[in-house]
Amino acid sequence: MWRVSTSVFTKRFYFSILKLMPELPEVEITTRKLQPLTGKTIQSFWNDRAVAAKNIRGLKVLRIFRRGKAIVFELSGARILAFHQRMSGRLLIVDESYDRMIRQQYHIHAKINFNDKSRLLFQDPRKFGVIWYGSPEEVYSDKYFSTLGPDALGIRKADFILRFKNRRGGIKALLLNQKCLAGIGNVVADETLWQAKIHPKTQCLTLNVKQIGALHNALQVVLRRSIEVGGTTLRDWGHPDGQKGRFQNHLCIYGCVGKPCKRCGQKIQRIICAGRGTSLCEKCQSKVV
DNA sequence: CATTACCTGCAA
DNA sequence: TTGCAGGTAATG
Repeated sequence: MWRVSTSVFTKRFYFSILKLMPELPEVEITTRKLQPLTGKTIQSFWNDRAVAAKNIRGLKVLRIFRRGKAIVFELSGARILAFHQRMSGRLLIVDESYDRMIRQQYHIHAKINFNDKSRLLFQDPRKFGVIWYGSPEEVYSDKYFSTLGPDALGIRKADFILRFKNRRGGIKALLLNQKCLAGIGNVVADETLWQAKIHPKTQCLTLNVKQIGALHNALQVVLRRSIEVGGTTLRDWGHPDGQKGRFQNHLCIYGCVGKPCKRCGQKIQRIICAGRGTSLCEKCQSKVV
């Protein structure tokens, strides 16, 4: 089994891509868009770490699914190939016609060629991304998978309350903690906390059941709405099939620093919370208790 | 717990 | 030039 971070790239490419912010909704959408690869056979695999994947040749893609923010390819022969996009990774399906448009490679760290000439690229400028390959036991026993909490999308209210009741720590830090709940990122956390009118620095212990319930509702609304409109596209660099996310048009707090709060008109502030830039409305998100 | 490191690209 | 960006693991 091997696990590599994307690293030293070789050439550069310039082409239009969809710049998704890889949190749960974006990873979910990516996973859905990768479904057409199901059933295809891998002809070759290349990565810039020169990690051998010879035995990957000829394996068939049985299933593609999301686990937290990771995308898992279940292959024949009891093999798993998984990707984590971290901050800047993207998975791109390019066919031959699209390939012809590509002039130079741009931070491509891995390529999978399929039997029907289609290919999947893993692009990651910041090189934080991770690729796993091995048996299910090996991959799933990796720290990321083995400590992942239940998925944030669709978690039942009762289970959610159990996760957050009598839990120590700041609420935003907990929401971002993948061991607590899998899938929440900075955008979803800020939007959820604003929606639920909870200050990100609130100690979880001080939240009552009603507030935790409100947090659950807000989280589900934010996740579902984001997925519904195709996730959040930060930069509009254009997209090969004309699609892009639209959740950026629905953001109420993230990226809105200095603008008036949509609820109360107060100027939205930026603070640091859980080590991350955090936007909030000081007026309608209850103070730290 | 909070802070730092890991990287590159971009805007101020 | 500086500071900031979607995430996680390793530190103190």
